[in-house]
Amino acid sequence: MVGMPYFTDTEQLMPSALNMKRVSIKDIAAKAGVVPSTVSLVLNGKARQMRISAELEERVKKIAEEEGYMPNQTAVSLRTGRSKLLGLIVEDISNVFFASLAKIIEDKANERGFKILYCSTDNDDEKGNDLIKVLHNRGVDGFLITPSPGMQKEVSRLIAQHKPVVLMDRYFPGLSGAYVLADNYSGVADGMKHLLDKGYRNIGYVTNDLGQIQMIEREKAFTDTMGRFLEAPDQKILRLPYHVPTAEAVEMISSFLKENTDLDAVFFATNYLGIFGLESVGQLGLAVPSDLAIVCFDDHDIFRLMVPGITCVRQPIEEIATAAIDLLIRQLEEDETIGEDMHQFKLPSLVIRNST
Amino acid sequence: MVGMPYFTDTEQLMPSALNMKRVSIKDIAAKAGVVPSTVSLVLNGKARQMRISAELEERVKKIAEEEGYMPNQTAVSLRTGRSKLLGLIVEDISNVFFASLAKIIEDKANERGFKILYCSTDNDDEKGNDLIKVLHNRGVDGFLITPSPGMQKEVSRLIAQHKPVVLMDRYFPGLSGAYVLADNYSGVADGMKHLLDKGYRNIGYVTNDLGQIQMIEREKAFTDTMGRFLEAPDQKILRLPYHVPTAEAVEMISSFLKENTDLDAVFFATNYLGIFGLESVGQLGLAVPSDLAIVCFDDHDIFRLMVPGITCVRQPIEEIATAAIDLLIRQLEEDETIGEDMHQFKLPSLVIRNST
DNA sequence: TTTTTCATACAAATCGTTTTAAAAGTATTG
DNA sequence: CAATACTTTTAAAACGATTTGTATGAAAAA
Repeated sequence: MVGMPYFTDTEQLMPSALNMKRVSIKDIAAKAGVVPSTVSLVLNGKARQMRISAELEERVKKIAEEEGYMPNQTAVSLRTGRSKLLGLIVEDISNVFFASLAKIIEDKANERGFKILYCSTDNDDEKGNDLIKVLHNRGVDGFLITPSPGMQKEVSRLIAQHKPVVLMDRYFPGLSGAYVLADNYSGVADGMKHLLDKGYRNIGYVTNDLGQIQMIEREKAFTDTMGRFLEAPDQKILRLPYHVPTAEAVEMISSFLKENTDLDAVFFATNYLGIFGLESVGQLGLAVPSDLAIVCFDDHDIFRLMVPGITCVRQPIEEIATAAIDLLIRQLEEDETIGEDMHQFKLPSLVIRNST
Repeated sequence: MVGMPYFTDTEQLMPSALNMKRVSIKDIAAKAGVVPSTVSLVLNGKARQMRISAELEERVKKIAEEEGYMPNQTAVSLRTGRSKLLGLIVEDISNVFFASLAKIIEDKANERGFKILYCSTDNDDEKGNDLIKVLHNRGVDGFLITPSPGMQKEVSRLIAQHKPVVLMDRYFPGLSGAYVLADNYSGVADGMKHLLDKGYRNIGYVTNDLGQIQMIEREKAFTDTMGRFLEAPDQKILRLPYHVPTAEAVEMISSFLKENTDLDAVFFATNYLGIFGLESVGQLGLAVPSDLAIVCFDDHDIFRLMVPGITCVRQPIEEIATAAIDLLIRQLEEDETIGEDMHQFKLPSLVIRNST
């Protein structure tokens, strides 16, 4: 400590809680009368291997315990190149779907000693790409991403650099990386079959204009089903702009419904669209399901509690999150048996309520 | 580079994207023909101050730009002791209230160059305390916390160590630290006054059993209002255990309502309790508001979309989040004028719908 | 007794930065 | 012309850990 008189003698004798420095490996080493590297070896379980005496091992462990020593994770990261940090990039953390994903992922990650850095892209490609760079630069060990279309290049760069990545909810068809998502096609197909079974024939479809793969697959299931089961399907599709205020979106849905009075059912492609739709239906004073039947992709508390309850296609959120984090951690641990599980589609379930 | 033949010559000439190392300050220095410290000074805007020639400054900046250099944040953190990381500890990230807080906080933090490490306590004191330690150990620059009661000691330790901390949604009355939350008392008082104005007299109250300060203040507003305006108030209060499955909670509310058939209104102390309540009311087939009026603390999409809409006391989430992050960043920047703003109560607003 | 071998712990390099002190060269002054 | 003062850049230490190679002494083998 020569040349570093941070404390006066008195202060050193009575270190107040206020200026107490965090205890480092040097402090432990000093207290144990050994050198820091010895402490490191002991605390990392390499005492046996390095033939450190059992007596010393015990002493060091005891002191570390007493002093409440925790290795400075920043220093560990710098030295080892592993941060025990995972980057979670979602569309919008305040959306229930993503927030639920985030919760499950957090729990599973914590079990394995990982912490989560989260970010929302708001479906902005540039923001998403920036986030990848920033998180990468912060040394996250791996990524969980619900990418927007313009993120393909950055994502593939990560994969090329062998950074562990798992995509969720969307994927890039051309890309070899891992992904986990609901089987959107079969989900919508199930919902559509249910509507047709119930006798609905003039079915409208409300989606957004983002052109994301999962939305395209849902829409394809809609048009395919209509085409297969109806002779001359008159497909009414509304594609709402993504960045539009709630009130305006509701207005657009109302116009759509008023222009297509022959519709007897509407399929909403996401839960937030469904919620807009409910608001619109309420304003127009339409009775559900007698005037108009409703099915929605994604469940929501609202759909369960509404009277009538809203029939929906529920994504297996827990399954998706669990599979995604497992896949990511297996990549981190360089599990070679991962190949066949790289691409997972989880089956959604149809929840039939009184809106159909 | 003598003694470090990481690449063969051929590889060096053709660095594939696969094994390309991240570009470090050394690389920039080598390319510019200077020493790393010079690069650091230039890139940190200290060129002028250190009298580095304008010519060299330009050259270094250009090369850094071309090479897409970003300082390794882990190394920066270790060296400077500042991580540009904020720890966000909430009760449950999958709850809309906290997820909304998280989104706003994320946005504001990003504007200032901070990233967020989030964690959920699930109202488990031990977990919460662990999280504080772990995040502290990871070098977060400051904390935003919705603490559970058992976290007081750890929180006060942070404050004693002059770690910037802002509590949200709850606080510890004895503690000097900063906090921002809704004015729970006046929120419930407003809601109660509204019920009394509408003529309801037999009002029940449903809360949880956590004993958190915000819940206590809400309950106190209920009992005070009842006491002040009614002569012999017969206060019916149900305190639901926190860790109880949904179905069971709904069942308990139903029992409560069946045991107190004289109730003409119920006040729910949080949105998730309100949602349980709606489910119970639905099961019992009670008409709202003719059989039973409902007011809920915290708004929710459901309350707006339900028929009838549910009257609620809406917390100013955006205001709370904005104030909290501002307060935190002011602490980080050692703003001395912070004293008077340390404790902020934001006024909730009464949203009157058709359930009353 | 001298040389090997083992057991044990230490020393030093390293990760990628920042920051302070020092050095080298040029210009100015007395 | 020597001393002083600037300019400009470099060198080295530090942050807190991990990891590899080395040093030391004692016991075993020659």
